[in-house]
Amino acid sequence: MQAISTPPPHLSPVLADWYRSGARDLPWRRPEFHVQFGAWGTLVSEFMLQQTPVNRVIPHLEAWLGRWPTPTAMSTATPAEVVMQWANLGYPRRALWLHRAAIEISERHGGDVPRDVDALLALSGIGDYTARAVAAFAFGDRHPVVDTNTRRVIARAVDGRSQPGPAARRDLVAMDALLPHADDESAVFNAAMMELGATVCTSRAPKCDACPLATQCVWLSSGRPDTGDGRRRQARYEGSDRQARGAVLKALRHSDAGEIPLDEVIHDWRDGAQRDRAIDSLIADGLAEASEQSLRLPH
DNA sequence: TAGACGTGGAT
DNA sequence: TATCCAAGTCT
Repeated sequence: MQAISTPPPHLSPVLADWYRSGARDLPWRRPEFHVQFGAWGTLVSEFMLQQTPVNRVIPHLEAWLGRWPTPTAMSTATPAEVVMQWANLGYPRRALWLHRAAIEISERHGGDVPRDVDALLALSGIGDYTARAVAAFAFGDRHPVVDTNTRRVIARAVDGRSQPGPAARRDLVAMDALLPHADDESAVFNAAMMELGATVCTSRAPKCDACPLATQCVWLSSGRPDTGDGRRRQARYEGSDRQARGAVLKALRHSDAGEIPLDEVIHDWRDGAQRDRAIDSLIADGLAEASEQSLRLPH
């Protein structure tokens, strides 16, 4: 009689040792950080880290938490203030979502970041990754935290593929099967998988020589084949609507009065229709608003 | 589920 | 110079 599923590889012990011996010293991994900001600090850091490199996040995180050290403090800010503070971090809708989440936390949870994953998932801008990252890293609970790094490590070490496929719910199940049973060990395992993917098992030019999983990695032992499951190509940015939106928002952030006459908003943009489209979509997204004959950040 | 959504550093 | 890529979420 064959087992229903193959037993999971025991990656945890070697990975935990590797993580404890050489993980990067990042602000949100320091005990003082949790003492000072609690789960709110973790939540803000995870928002900023969505699709944005660690090195760009760090200075912004410190400035943000210095200004708004609690959800309730941030809930009193205006959208214009949070979009301004978000500066050039990218994906400015995250600033709006984070602001909204702060308000929701104040209203629904008495100003305390909830511990329950479903309650976290119900907050604006929080999805499968961020909800479980907060529950695991801020509260120490056992949940599969799946990001692009985790998925890549599993794709290679376990499945023998060069790149992960498109993100899917099944990734949560796969990660859960690898997770140690104890809460504290599972939190370290989650962090270690992410750290490995970010620093060793990178998308391009992985450093297999330095990998703690080298002897167990299915992909490496099979000769690092290109299994062809390439990612979707990212849409061209140059000349895109996204670029136009970015230019409009940058102009608003840099305008002294926080306001620009409508006919002067990136007036030298090559494609007038695209400029108008950008302005309209920013207004629709709540990232800008028209008042009189001018455009400004949302009040 | 595929596409939209910023920005800047690395290759 | 062009493309890739980064601790995702929403529609």
